[in-house]
Amino acid sequence: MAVSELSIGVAPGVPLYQDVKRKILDVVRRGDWKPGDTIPSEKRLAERFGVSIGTLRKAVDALVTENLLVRRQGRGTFVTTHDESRYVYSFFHVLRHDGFKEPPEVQLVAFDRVKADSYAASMLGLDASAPLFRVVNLLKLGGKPVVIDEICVPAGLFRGLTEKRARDRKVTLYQLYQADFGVTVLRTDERVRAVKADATTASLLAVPRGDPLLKVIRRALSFNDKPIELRFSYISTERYEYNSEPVALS
Amino acid sequence: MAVSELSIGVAPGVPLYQDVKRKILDVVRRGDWKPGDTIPSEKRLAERFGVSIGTLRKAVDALVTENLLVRRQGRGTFVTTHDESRYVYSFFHVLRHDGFKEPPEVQLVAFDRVKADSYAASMLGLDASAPLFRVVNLLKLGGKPVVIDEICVPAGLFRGLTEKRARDRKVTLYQLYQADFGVTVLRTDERVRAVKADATTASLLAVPRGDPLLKVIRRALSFNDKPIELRFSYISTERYEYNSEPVALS
DNA sequence: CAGTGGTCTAGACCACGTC
DNA sequence: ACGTGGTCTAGACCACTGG
Repeated sequence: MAVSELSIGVAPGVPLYQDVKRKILDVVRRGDWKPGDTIPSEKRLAERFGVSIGTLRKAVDALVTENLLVRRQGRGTFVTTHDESRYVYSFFHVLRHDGFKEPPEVQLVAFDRVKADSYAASMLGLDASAPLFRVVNLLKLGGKPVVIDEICVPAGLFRGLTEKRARDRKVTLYQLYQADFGVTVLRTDERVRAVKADATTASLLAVPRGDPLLKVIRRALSFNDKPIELRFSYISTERYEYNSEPVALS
Repeated sequence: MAVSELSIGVAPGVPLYQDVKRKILDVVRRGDWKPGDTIPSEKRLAERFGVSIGTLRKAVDALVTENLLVRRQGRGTFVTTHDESRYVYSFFHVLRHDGFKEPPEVQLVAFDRVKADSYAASMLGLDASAPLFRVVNLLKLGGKPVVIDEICVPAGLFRGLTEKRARDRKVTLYQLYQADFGVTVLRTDERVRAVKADATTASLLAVPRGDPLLKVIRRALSFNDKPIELRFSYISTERYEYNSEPVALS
């Protein structure tokens, strides 16, 4: 390594554990530890970074709360992967009115390559008219259409994505992002509006044109809050609803 | 005190710091430390509960992440109050399309005493037809009506709440709950649907009848996730939108 | 059984706020 | 100057997992 990982030359005023946290993050980003990997034990890491176990644990604690690492007692600490069942639908917020979350049945409706409009470019942090892949999915719940997803991702990040791969995947899109393109979704932000169903959306969802739908605008973010996806979801809330995560005083 | 707070007789398998956390919680719930109070220093608390400072800190850490306590370096640790400016609108999720949060101008539209229907009773954990206070507010943003709030609270928890007090308050409703009734809102859960504006809502919001509105169903929770409020918000999203909190992989 | 993370101790020293 | 929370150490022992 070019620069020592030992804690010589840390900026003054920065807590050691934050510096250690950043160094662990660097290793993950560099790809030395990949999603699903076990990372070295806390004892080894403490030696490697030249800090006490308590400090090393504090750094790992922070990464665990940010969902970059997962601890399993007796086994080790792992880099988060989307393949674990508990994560697979953690970003899917459409539930039955009784609160039950059904797994959606996904149908690809459209796939194309488009140029970013100014809104998409600013939301994704790209130059205007940057190339995007655009995927439109229809999600059925309980056998009936409930959600239309319009998904835009930078073509540069997902070189080689094709209609066939988007259609034939056996996993969620975010699992595909991670497994095939090394892109990990860590966070999303979402904003919700109520809109009237336009003609095409209404026909896909089998509701009258003009019916009220939720429009959810989602950005999916990776390391350093880098935006990697912009998604518009149109949701019929006749039998389902959008569940906001519990909010605590903050 | 009837039972010693020292850690004799802790259930086996329960970490000490969780026991300490529960004991601190008990003191707050008992009202010995009220919202806004400084609690004793970490050194004193460690002595009082017979644990090391590290363990005491871990208990306080947990209560801080649950927003029951607030630490301020050099000053002390405080019981959370809703009066701090950073908390005042933390449960208000209606923002301008550009992401700016304006403080709402609130007008009381109706105040009455009603019996809980079966839905409200189950959401609030009450018996059917338990007495409720019902408050209807109109919220203006940028001078124009944007939100109708219909708020239901158990009459038993808010004895003495009157139309005048609901109208004349100089603070948010949650500050009123805490200051006048000792009820602290710690968390909310929210579910969102899209609905057509009915006649009365449409006229209050000055939108055409049948226009799409967000309907947000919120429960406000206190200690032990006890429900203390059920609220229906009808939101016109022409110029504003509902902002879901950022969601992380979980 | 060995190795992992989880808990806990008993200090030390630092950074910050208040007086 | 003093008291507060914030960081950090260098261990010990416990609980869980896997071979």
